[in-house]
Amino acid sequence: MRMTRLHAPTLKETPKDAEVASHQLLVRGGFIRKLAAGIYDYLPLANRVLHKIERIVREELDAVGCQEVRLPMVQPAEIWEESGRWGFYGPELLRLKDRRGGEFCLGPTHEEVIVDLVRRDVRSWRALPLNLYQIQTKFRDEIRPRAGLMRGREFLMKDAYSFDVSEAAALESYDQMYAAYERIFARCGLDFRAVEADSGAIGGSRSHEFQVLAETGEDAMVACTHCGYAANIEQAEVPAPAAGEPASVPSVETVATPGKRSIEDVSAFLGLPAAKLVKTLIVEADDELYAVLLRGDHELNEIKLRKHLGAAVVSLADEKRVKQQTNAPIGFAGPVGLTGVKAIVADHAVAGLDGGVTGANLVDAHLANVQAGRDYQATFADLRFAQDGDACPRCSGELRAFRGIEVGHVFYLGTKYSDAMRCMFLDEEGKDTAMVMGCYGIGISRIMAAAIEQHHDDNGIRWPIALAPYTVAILPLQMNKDDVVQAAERLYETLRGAGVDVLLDDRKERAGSKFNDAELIGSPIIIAIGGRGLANGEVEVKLRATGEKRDVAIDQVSAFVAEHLR
RNA sequence: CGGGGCGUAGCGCAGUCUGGUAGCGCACUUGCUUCGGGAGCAAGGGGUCGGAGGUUCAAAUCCUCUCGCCCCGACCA
Repeated sequence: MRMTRLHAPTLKETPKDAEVASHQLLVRGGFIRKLAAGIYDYLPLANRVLHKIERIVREELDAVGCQEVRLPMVQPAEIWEESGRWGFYGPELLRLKDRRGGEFCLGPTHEEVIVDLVRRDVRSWRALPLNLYQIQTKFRDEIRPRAGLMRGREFLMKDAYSFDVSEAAALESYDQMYAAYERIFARCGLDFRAVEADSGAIGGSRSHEFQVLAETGEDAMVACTHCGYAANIEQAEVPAPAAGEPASVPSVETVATPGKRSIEDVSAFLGLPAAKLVKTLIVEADDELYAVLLRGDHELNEIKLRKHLGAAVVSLADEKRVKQQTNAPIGFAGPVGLTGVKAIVADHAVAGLDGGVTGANLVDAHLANVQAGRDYQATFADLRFAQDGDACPRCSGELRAFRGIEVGHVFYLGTKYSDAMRCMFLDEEGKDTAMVMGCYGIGISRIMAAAIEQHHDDNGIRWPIALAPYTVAILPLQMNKDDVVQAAERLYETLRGAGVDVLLDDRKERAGSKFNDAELIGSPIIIAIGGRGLANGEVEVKLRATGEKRDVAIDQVSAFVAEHLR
């Protein structure tokens, strides 16, 4: 491609509405433009990157027997009502009406459509397993789109769905997809971790996320330093600490804590570390009130609490309700003598506290030397978020905290959708049986952003070779010198003939502009041709990834490029 | 949805407090010079100041309403 023909409007200045590196560089490099919040145009460079990602995905999925389909983006409400998600999905589902008033939505995901497709035509165990996928634009009306392509409302996604005869067979499909995903992300040049995850709104029981490690990532996770355990922080288990010898704790004592409501305030006021305090949260779970006890330095994981209580929704009770029901003012609530709650549940770590400080259920007072079991009764469970330094739930190692960008997610769904939508087959005994499903997503457009988050410097993008829109950029440095122009043209034709994705910067720009744009756009190999080097029969080859420069004889360049791209 | 901020040329901004000629840098067009890390000189083109209503002799500027966008919190590929 010639730069004079390429529609890649580069910018010198960083657009003010872009904050993260990938967003800034994609806009500056002329890869994307914004149409509306969370909705972007992909320009030719971005489109090339997306095609390269898609190609890797297709090759790996086809290799494990998946088949590509293309499903409608506009979906009728009926199938969503069948699965029960029309009511459940909420405002993130963009709903529309056709001219007759019929209700539709823009597909945020395609479980309903694919189940409807499969149940029509698949009747026999002989047709299974079946794994269908598509690469398509999805729309989710996110509350707050942000960070460019990292969280858009419209985005490109690969979604796959597996159908099997049994749970065992479905788990095999799951493992096969898991392995394919590892190959895909590795080929994309990404540094990633697969972590255990909560299965969230899509439903199901077994689930892994593929997280690209990046400080700007929205997700927090922990991984063991010793074994392979890694999990999203929402999911990460915290083992109960081994019970020690019960210490003898002096009896409860009331201490005055005027105006000290928060853990920080009380901790500073009493000169005690937060780990010696107990925080008491009054939580509303399906209209019942519970007191939830956590160590002062720990955070409540609402997902764990919800599962523990078997509740559909949990939220912090509002101030009025807390006062009314428990007589405990906000900030001074405690478990001792607490009334008006259905039960007291405590995180394991609270049991290990030999005498903690809790609220006294009185204004401006706390209790010291409070002992679970002696001074109040509670049930114990794993209720908090894991933290850096926690013990590994699988081995004797320790957990480290990471941040990441979720680029893929695999779910074991079981028969959630096939039951709800009657997706059945006849097994070998002629018995009508629900298919066992899995579903598997990859954020194609998000990979493009994640790759940049991981591979960039102050000058621009450093594309992994597999994703680069053009792997080689040729820069004739003086357009007024015929020998320079001709050498560049010859090299351009040679590399093109060899099937290399090559960009020739034939603009009448000065050397500085060409170098800067080439580095911004991020071609892995930048070849500078100037009169100075040409006099010795050499050109300068610069590797974008490392910044390494070397002079290469002009008749060796082609071989050098081929070698490097291999 | 709650909190904070911003809408003036393609991009980045000044002007708004204190009403009176719409301005700067980059980009763009033309000419000459320059040519290995974002050149110089000269001449140009480009604006319903987000939108609507109001106050006023006069509104980018004051008032009311509205739309859009960004950032921080609960959702997800």
